[in-house]
Amino acid sequence: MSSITIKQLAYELNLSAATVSRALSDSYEISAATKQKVWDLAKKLNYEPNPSASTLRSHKSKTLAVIVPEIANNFFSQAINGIEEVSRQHGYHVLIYQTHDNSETEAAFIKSLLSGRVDGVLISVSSETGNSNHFADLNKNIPVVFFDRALEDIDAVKITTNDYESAYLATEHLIECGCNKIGYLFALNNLTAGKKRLSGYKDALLSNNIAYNENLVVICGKEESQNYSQIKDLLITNRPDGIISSIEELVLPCYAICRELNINIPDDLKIVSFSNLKTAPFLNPSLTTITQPAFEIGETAATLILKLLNNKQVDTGEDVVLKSALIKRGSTAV
Amino acid sequence: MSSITIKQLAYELNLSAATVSRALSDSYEISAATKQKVWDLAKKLNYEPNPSASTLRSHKSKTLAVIVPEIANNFFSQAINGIEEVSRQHGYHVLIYQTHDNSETEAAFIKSLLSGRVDGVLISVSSETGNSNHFADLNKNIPVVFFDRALEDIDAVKITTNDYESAYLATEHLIECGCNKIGYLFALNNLTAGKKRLSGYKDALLSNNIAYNENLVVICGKEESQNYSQIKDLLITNRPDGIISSIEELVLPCYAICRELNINIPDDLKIVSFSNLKTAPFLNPSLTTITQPAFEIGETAATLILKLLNNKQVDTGEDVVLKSALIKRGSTAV
DNA sequence: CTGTTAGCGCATTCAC
DNA sequence: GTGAATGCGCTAACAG
Repeated sequence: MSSITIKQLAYELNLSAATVSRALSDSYEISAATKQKVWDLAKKLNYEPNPSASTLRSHKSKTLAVIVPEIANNFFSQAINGIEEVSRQHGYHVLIYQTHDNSETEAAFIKSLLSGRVDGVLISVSSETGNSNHFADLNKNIPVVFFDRALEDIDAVKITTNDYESAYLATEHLIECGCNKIGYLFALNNLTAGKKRLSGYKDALLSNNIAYNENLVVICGKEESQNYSQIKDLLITNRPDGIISSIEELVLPCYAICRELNINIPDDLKIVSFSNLKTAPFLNPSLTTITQPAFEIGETAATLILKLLNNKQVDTGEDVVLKSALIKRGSTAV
Repeated sequence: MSSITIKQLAYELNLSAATVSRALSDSYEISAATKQKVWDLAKKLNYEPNPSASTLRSHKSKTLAVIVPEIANNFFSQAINGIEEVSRQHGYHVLIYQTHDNSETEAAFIKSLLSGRVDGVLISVSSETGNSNHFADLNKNIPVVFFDRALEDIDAVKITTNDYESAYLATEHLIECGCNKIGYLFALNNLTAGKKRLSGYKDALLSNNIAYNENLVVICGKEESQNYSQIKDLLITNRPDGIISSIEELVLPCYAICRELNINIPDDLKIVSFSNLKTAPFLNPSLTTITQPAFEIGETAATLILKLLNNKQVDTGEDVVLKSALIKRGSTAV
């Protein structure tokens, strides 16, 4: 430890601990001269306040918790980047927790955060079905901001993207490219985002006089092998000429299966995916992506929770919706 | 807050706070019956110990800090994944800090961690040149483990990969593919990892009777635009038939420049890159990657620091070296 | 402007 | 086995 305390500073300067404390927090009641003396000595001795003591006394930890399904994910890591950025600018520390889409783990994290460890929580919820009781306790006790993956029935601040429009746009893009048998890889099926994306797909089909065919929709979950065989089934049985992947993780099996089945991308099959892999279109011009503004979502979420922490004057009624972008390059580019 | 304290539990049970505290920590001096009563009530009331109070008293925060240049980076996000995993299993919390390769930011973080906020630090250092005095203070006060990006002159536990051999292997792979004019994109030039990678490249050339040509080595830094123009220069002036990229970030500009200059990959130019973008070879079979075991590095780093925290019996003399893998697919595959 | 006093919640003496 | 007392380092109320 740095081990040097306020008391020691006070002793060295013949002041009381209270005065030193006030000087360090730049209180108006302290003379400029005293402040300067305190600051000088603090700097000289490399004084660092003990955060536990400070938190215990002040009930402010200057720490935020971020709960995400997965850190090693292009969207979430970019979002965390934005969160860390804003937090640091405001002197906040950031704790990271990943649920691996397990709602029990999620509940356990939340329970452990009910102890004053953090001032607020930023969360993108697990897509596993499961009751969401654990959010109720949390939301009552400390400010919470949901980003990207939220639950429908939670009354809290939410930051999302235009999922419906994005999927609609993606589908229309494929139709414009000449596809009329478009498969849909349906993930996040019990989250708002997942449902909205599917709706966008459906509506785009209908608007373009293409019948919605349930057989072209594959419900994907956590089981990679199951996803693989289901997608393979789709490709073999229905031979779609286009595919929309509602999450990035499903693109890789798609490519692998196509190679296996000797399906040529994009000649035989065009793919559009929700994805934050920024290099994708460069590495493979045949892939069109819908890219969420992940960094900005993180920034916005952090900014919002800091506001909640400071003046509690945030309109929680309206959700914040940021816009995703359809990024086309190479052969399917406009 | 949960707001329920040891004192309240004690009051409800007609016990003293001390007894409750001991029961909660499963002390041997407490009778089984009492322990059970305490545990039951604690669970019933959703008691969560106040971490600040506990830390203040015990000098153990059960928290680790992770300092990385960038979170939104395939290697680091996967490493953090491993760190979080192990930490959670042992009841530790994980704080995240990113330096953006700025050593001043790095120094500031380290300084702020000297206050008992964390029990240990896991760090991958900034590649910016700068004095490393700030590490000395840190290392003296709390356990530190360096992973992947370490400084040469620091005496601490380090976890790295076989950078030299990897670059050697990568270079030989290109030679086997028929390249004899291999460019090298030199990043991390003042870190051990960067230097070793370059050495591997050089030695592989020499072993294969290819003269080392300084003009084929581009020193890359933080400035993307500068990297871009330098790499473009290399491609125009020297027309290499192979390129080794010592970090993933430089692959994207490579591809962009090649498109611009109408250079065909991999016919005219074969690229091998250090990269943890696992989907890369699938998205683009022409790219061969050297992939570090990022998750395992994280796991190892966390495991090691937890050992340091518990018994301090870790051999700091020898560094831990994990093996990277050369992943070839598609056209340049074996 | 500055000092005195008190207490945040917990864990650890020392008693009994 | 259990309780009483103490203090970790800091901040806030209350004096002066």
